[in-house]
Amino acid sequence: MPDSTIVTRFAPSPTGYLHVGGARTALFSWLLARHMGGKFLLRIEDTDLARSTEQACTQLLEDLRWLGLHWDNPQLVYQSRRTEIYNKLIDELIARGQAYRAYETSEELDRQRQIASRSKRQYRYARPKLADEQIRQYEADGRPHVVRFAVPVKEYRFDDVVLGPNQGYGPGEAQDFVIRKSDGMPTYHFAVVVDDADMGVTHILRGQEHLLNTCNHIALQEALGYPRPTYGHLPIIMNLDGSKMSKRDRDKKIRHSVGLWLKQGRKVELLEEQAKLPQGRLAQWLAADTSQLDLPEQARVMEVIGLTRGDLPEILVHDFKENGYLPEVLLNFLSLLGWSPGGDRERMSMDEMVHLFAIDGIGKSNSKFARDKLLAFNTEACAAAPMSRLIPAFREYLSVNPESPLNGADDAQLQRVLKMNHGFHILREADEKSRFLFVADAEVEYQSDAIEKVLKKNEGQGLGALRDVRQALTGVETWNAAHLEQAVKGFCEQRQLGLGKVAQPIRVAVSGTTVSPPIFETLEFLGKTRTLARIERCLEECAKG
RNA sequence: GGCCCCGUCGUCUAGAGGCCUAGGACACGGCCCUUUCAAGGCCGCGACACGGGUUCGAAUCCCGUCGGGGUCACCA
Repeated sequence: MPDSTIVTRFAPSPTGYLHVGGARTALFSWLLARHMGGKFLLRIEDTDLARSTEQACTQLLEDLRWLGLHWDNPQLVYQSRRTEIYNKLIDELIARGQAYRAYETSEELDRQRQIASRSKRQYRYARPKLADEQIRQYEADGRPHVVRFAVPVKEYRFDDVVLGPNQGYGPGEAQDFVIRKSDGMPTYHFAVVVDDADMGVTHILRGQEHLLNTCNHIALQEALGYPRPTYGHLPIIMNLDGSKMSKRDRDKKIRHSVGLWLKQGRKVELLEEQAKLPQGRLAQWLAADTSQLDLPEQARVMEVIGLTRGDLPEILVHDFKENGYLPEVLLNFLSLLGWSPGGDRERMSMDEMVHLFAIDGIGKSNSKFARDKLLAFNTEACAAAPMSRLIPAFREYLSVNPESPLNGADDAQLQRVLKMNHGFHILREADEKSRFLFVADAEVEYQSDAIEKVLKKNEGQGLGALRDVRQALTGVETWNAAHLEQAVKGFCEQRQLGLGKVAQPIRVAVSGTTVSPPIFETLEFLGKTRTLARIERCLEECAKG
């Protein structure tokens, strides 16, 4: 039994928070392992020294934990700590003539590729034929080199469990690719093959962008005497507009907004100063389209140019956490992007997904990420979830939204907020709609258009209603929603007024806006003293001007 | 551009030759409920990319066209 147990893995590179594409890959690998009773392993592919950061790694693990995709290897595998292992193998390959040192610089190669593309030729790396003496000279000069794998010229075909049999390419397509970079680190291709073999990985699910890489990996496996794992290449998740979804979308949006901001005649230096960035940082970022600001930098720049979190596209798992989606719902939605349990089945718990998951259910075509449906799923799930689920979820949401005054609420208060906001889409909605409940009476901000529309319009009709209903409220002995409703409705009847004509003025008076949770529950929550104090203050503010 | 992958409502998909006058979900439209924003209930609109075959019969098989995507790095 242990021999036939399947082992899957997720192998992200720590260059930032996890994005939804990566999350889906992780999910499918996790589901496959759980469904089959196998193992799901996590490995950190941090061979790109320039881009990998420890912070990104921490964030990645946090996201995975939040999603509930727990891995089975207590000891994480970091590729950057395994260079000795790779080097030993690479040296052996060199000794056997299956790999060789190559001395071209990146610039030289770039130039060759350019020449080829200008003359509309297909560029192919030609294995250099260096004389021994030449090599000795290069080495004596201390010329940097990479190690390339001497790919045997032949056909590389494999069966893909998602895309079908006979994938790959024919002879003559393969090129000698780099397996060790000039900085001494292995490339992805090499490390991935070695580690998957070392970790006993039997099933590899990954994005379709890796389809052709598989040929390189197979060639390496054959040279190293490794077994070939089962491959499945997942369709790609696209943006609604058809462009590829990537972490850069966020940066792109900020870049665009910064562009607009600067167009209004403002200086880069000013932005740098206000965003507390080192001199030249922005210019450097703006000059290179593919470079990105890190998260704290983004936050500071956004603040200066007036961009809020809600303006950014949700593409990182972290964005969904910040906006208050339930992780299990995100996962359910993600699972449906490229997979179907068949029939009409859509809403699934984690357990149900594990139970139903099957590779045959994975589709071949790319899908677009439309968050409307996710929103609907989340709404339903939140409406159906017990408080024992909602409160911890709300706490998690609040922990990444420290600016919310709801952070000061206790569980009982949170529960009341959740109940009175029943029907919300995301936790952010319940939060933002309820913040006025947790600020001091004097801090309530009155929106001028709300005051105008509800209180001052029609010769201050609303204002009059508010003044009068205050009396009725003052007389309420038992301050709860039921009694308040009775009192206010009685007042309305007496005055021949629709409830809306009275409820809206009260709403504006206590919340400062035209939108709040249901009014009687709101007033109950606020309590008599605070309700009356707010009405008082509102009346005063209006009297002022 | 070469090579490769894909193509069912706006979106995610069910569909493995007759069960399909193509099912579900989300979105959208209408009505109902209603103290705001929501949520909820009911009804509706809406697709087999196109053209050829194969077959008694095709969304399902084959070919071509078109469309979308991936990949051609010392990034993964």
